[in-house]
Amino acid sequence: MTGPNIAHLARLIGDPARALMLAALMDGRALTAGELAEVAGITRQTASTHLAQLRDGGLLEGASQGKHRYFRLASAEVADILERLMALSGPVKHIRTGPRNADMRAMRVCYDHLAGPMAVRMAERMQAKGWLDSFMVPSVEGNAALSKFGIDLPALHALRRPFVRPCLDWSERRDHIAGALGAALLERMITLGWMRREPDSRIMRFAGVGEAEFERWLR
Amino acid sequence: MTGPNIAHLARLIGDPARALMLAALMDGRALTAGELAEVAGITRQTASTHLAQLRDGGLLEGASQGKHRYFRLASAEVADILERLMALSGPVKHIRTGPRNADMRAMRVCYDHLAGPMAVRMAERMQAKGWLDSFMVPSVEGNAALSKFGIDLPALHALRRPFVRPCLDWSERRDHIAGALGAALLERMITLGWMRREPDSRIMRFAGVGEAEFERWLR
DNA sequence: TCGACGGTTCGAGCGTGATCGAACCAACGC
DNA sequence: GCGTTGGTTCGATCACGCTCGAACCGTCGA
Repeated sequence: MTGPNIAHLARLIGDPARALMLAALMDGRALTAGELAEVAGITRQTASTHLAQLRDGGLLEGASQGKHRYFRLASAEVADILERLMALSGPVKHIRTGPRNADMRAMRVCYDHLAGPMAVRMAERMQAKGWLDSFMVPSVEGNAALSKFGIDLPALHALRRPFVRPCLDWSERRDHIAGALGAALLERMITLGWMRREPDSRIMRFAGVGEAEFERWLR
Repeated sequence: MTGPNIAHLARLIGDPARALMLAALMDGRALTAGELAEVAGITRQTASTHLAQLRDGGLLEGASQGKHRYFRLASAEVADILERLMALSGPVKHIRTGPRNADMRAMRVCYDHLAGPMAVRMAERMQAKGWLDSFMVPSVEGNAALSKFGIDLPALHALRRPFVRPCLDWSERRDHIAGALGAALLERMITLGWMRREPDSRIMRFAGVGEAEFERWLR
């Protein structure tokens, strides 16, 4: 009668725990179910039911990746509504998230590896040079290049974690490099002084001639 | 922490009864508590608590007028959010409310008298000409003009309803003419063929030279 | 094959809040 | 003054759904 059941949608947002999860996803990143449980301050099992509801309600999209289950906002429209609700409920506290978010999308840490347009570009270039295959696994040529870059490949293989893994970049909808290799690449670039991490943030920034070196390395 | 309590606001919209009331107010009109109870399909006492919550939550504005209590959306931002929620929950059913709403705001029937910009303009002009005082009560001059216009003033005074009453026009935030006189004025203008009522709607439209005559009468 | 870890499903407990009957209050007409 | 009508407040009922413990399932590394 009233057409769409606007109430059902609003009810989903109306629960404090769910609202916290949605707010945590507002920047477009994808988070795991466990991380979302933590930000909401509830147990994993409770979070699981909430996430299922949000997904069935069309507010979230979920995707399994290995052992993890990633969730992100289903569309820009959802983020838009959440933003307007925030604006309406809070008396004009823009919280200066504008510039920070732009930087966040540009280049950021995803747990322990690089994410964002630059990370996607790095993966694509390394594939184009024949260093990595479509699953990010290095070729013989790639192994040589990585060793020369300063990556201790045998040490990475000895770790109990996956050596390398493609990771869907949510802001770019393309894979970037994760796993032990992804972490090692990031660590190496920081060690080389190419980039540094913004304090208390996931934002990564090029430092000095870092960007030029980075581009030259992948030319 | 998350800043504003977006959950609280969404929870208010999330109740079916409240959502029905909000949807009924989407066109910017103001409705009485009783009418809203009816559209929501609940008793008056339940509606009263809901309306109080919506008002405390900043979604509605309420104003007492005589025996009645009118409610309307607190701001355009609220209507905007509701509209987006509808769009998101319902699979693109725009329901062509666009043009109709514009016409609705322009000139409409408010129960039995005229509302909208034209109604406000009429009231202001009649006050400026000295026909009505600030309470819409006619002066001697006004009585003469109204009689000449075809209003049977003695008959109106004989009715058991209030002769005349200012009524806040929600789309204009100014008073227009209500009560027996307001109803008689509308009826007279329809009889004269100046305007007609859109079928199954509150929308009023000028017909033929009606608008010109209307303007000339109030010049 | 095993253990570890992330996530989901099941079950029960439990509090919040929607609801209505009844009483109460205010405004209006007579 | 009284009766009528529109709204609100109070109280009690009752169910929806949020929550977590426990068990279960799938993936991963050894």
